[in-house]
Amino acid sequence: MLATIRDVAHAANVSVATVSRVMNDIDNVLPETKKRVLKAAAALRFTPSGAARSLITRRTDTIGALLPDLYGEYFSEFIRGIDQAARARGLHLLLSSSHGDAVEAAAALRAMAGRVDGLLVMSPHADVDFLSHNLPGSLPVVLVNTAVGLPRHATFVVDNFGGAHAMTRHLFAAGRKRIAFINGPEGNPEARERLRGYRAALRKDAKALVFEGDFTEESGWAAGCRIAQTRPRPDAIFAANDMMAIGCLAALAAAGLRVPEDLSLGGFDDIPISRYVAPALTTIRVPIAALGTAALDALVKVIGAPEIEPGRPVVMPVDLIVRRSCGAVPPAPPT
Amino acid sequence: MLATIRDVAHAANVSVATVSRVMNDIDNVLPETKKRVLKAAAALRFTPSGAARSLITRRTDTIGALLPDLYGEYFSEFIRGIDQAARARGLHLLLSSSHGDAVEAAAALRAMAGRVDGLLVMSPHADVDFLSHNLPGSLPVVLVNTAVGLPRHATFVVDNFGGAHAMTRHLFAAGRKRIAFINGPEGNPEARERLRGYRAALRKDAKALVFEGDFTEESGWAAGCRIAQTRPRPDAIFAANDMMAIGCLAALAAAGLRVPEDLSLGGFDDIPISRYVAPALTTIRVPIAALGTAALDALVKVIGAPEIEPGRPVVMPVDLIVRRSCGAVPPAPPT
DNA sequence: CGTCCGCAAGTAAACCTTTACATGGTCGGC
DNA sequence: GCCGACCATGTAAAGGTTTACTTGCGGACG
Repeated sequence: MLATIRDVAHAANVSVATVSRVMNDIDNVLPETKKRVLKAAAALRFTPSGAARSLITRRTDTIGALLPDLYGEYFSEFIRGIDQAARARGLHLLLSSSHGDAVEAAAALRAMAGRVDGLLVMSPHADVDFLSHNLPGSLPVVLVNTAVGLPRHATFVVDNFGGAHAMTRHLFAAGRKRIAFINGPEGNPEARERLRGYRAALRKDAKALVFEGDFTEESGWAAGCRIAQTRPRPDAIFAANDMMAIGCLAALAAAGLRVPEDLSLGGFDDIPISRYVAPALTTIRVPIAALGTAALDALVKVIGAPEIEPGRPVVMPVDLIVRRSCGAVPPAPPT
Repeated sequence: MLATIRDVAHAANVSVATVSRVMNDIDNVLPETKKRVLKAAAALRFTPSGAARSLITRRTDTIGALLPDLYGEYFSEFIRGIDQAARARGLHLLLSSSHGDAVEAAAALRAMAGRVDGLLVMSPHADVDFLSHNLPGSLPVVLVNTAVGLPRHATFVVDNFGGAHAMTRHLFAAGRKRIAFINGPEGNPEARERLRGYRAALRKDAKALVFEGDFTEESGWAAGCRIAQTRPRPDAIFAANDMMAIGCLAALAAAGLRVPEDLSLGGFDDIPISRYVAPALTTIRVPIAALGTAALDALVKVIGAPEIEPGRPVVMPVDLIVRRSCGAVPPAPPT
């Protein structure tokens, strides 16, 4: 079995308290004693039990991340942001992703609840009922990209509406008239906001042309195929995320349509790869990793001071990144 | 404070043992009692303390994943594989990625050691010394894509050599003569094997043309720029992974070179997006998610029966996926 | 030389849950 | 009508660590 603190104490001829003090580098311990303890610990390959430690300190030094069924680079960028911030603070990251429905997500939530100091929730199911029914009220929670307006928890959202509005306006400004929109999955709050931004930016004489999608390349491909056959054909496409834009781009190419000559194309997210497709994708840059970092930082703050009020949702600003796919600029090296 | 099992017991007028039995759904408990307990638990928002539970059961129901500084879709696919397998077995996933050097990785390893039932290690630093110095000998470990030949732990590797060999042969078979190779990061075991496969497949009269890279799109772009200026110009490029192949593709396009007419291009990994670039990328399909799943399954087996011998490393087979970028096939829908 | 202080180290309680064992009551069989 | 079995529930120990409090010792100071 694993060595315990008692074994180390016995081997080093000291009490468990002294071992604990040495391991945690606190209090005054005679250098000579310290050396002896460390040697014994190393010899026994002693690893303190996280469970026992958490039990007494009432901290797990772990934060949980509840993520939706996320694909591709958005996912990895976001995790990277959280992971780095967590490491910087000496926290562990307990991950739970890929739950299709609210029941699964609820189970994951409850399973995590007793094992973490706080929770980062990014889930389309995370409305106020969902959370309050599945969590002890005292567990610190930070919400990311969820339906806004939950006053009880700190919330971070991306400016999906503003970004979508800006992209749609940009396509109009480039001289396009019939702008199609490839939507995200049903019920996804981000997709909803992006659609809303698109609609709001439509000119009075332009009709909304919404095609179904679910944020995967595959659905982008399918939508691209349908759009290629639509008559009269749209002269621009705004995909609700980059993955779909890239799938769509491939479908357009296969249908013999040229981007940006025949159609303009815009995406959303600015995942790293979008500057490397041909033509490079005009998109809305979302600070994905920064979003993860900011959310984690906020969570740490809540854990440290649960009593302070969450304040208003933080809206992360986005940027329009103009590349070749919208027909506005000449070829250039990736930026 | 959080409610404990005592609070629930008191509220429901039963003993703590009964509450425990109800929460774990074992033993015979009178339906009436059970209902009363559940009601009390819900009213108090009782969440069992993971720490206390782990302490007594000597299981954490958590497995740790130590990952390298991974980018893009490879990363997310792998996590997806692990996460799904873990969820299926009711296990939690403690994630630690992005450590640049061995010292950081060692710290992460030690921090995880006391909090998990087993460890999935995918790290270029994970040689036999590294592990034995930083882990209690009894902690189950499964190695993934690491330097092979550690007899103490079950190991999963991708057939990097075989895949690279097949790709190089394929490019020759397509009539190419001067095949350049864009290498992965220094010291990365996967990159080393892929390079080895490339070298082994070179014809006697062909010279190895190795360009530096580090698995990022950016380095692929840089290598592509250098290759475009090399004289005599290579007529094929084999990038050690898809991300670099995609970056390289963009660089070639910017340099006015056509793929596959002027050069053939091959990648490695078959990340989802590689079929959507133009031209679609010929690559080696690596079952990334399956690799994660298989590794986790193996880890669970080791946890259940630590005494059985690890056996030989499992080599996951790879497939050559021929798409347009090597000049061998006409345009087609993504497959 | 006696007292007090401070330092190093030890003792033991507390954290919360699971589970082996104990208890008491009911019911069936003879 | 009595004994044993069984069922629902209760009691208490155990698990490994941290930490408040205690102990014992040596040195400084009066």
